Amino acid sequence: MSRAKARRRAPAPVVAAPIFAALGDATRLALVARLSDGRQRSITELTEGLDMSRQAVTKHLKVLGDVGVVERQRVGRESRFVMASAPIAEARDYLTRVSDQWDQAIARLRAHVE
Amino acid sequence: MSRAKARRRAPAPVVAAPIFAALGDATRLALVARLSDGRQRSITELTEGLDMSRQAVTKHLKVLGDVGVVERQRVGRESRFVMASAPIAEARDYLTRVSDQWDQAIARLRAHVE
DNA sequence: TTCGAATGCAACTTTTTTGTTGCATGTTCC
DNA sequence: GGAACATGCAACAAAAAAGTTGCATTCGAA
Repeated sequence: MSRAKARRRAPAPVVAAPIFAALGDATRLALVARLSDGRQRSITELTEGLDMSRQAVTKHLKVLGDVGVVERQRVGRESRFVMASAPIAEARDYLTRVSDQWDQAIARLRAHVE
Repeated sequence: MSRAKARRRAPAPVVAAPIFAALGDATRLALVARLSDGRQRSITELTEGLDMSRQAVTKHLKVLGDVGVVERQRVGRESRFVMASAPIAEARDYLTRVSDQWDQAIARLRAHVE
């Protein structure tokens, strides 16, 4: 298929859905925001200030880990979590494609009316 | 607070979470992708090819509508849905801020090591 | 080795989400 | 007016998500 054709097509692939789902929770988004400073943190550290049990936070981290938004690295007796940028970038690019698709479509529709 | 300070802070606000949650479902993301061509479609039209009942699709559209990703406009006996770009752009911008935050933080950390 | 901190594992409860089905309501068109 | 079509509304059922608690395991330090 030609590139020109692909450019007009709707942002079809739905592989981004799981990433959005992982980000679609206030607690998890807060975790990502905190980890966006690039530093690594233990589960206990990440639990502080979150008003829920350590196990609950652990589950949220697993959800984020399953889609690759965070990575765990065992250091001694603790699990340090760090953010991975690739999945976030992928999700952002997906939204960019949807936005662009919409902008161009609207421009064409408008031109068609005039 | 200064702007310089705010620029360094984590992308705090969690208002984006509900939007990600709405996009975090394959069916809903497919609906958004289809509506990204700017045209309006009835519920019956949107149900075609989705292997689920019209009512299920109606519910998905309500979820998208609740966060403003789609807008409904009644036309005679049918409900036409159109995509709204603002919420999508907001979600994209949020991810962009998280990405940028991460990029800059990593650059600083790297510089600190060298 | 022994105690304490940081987790991991599992069983359960409570809510939310997803989808379905059946029936009522509002529109179009002949 | 009446048949068809497009929805809206509600009650249910099944499945997934979010959190909790209790107990086992591991590693670090005194």
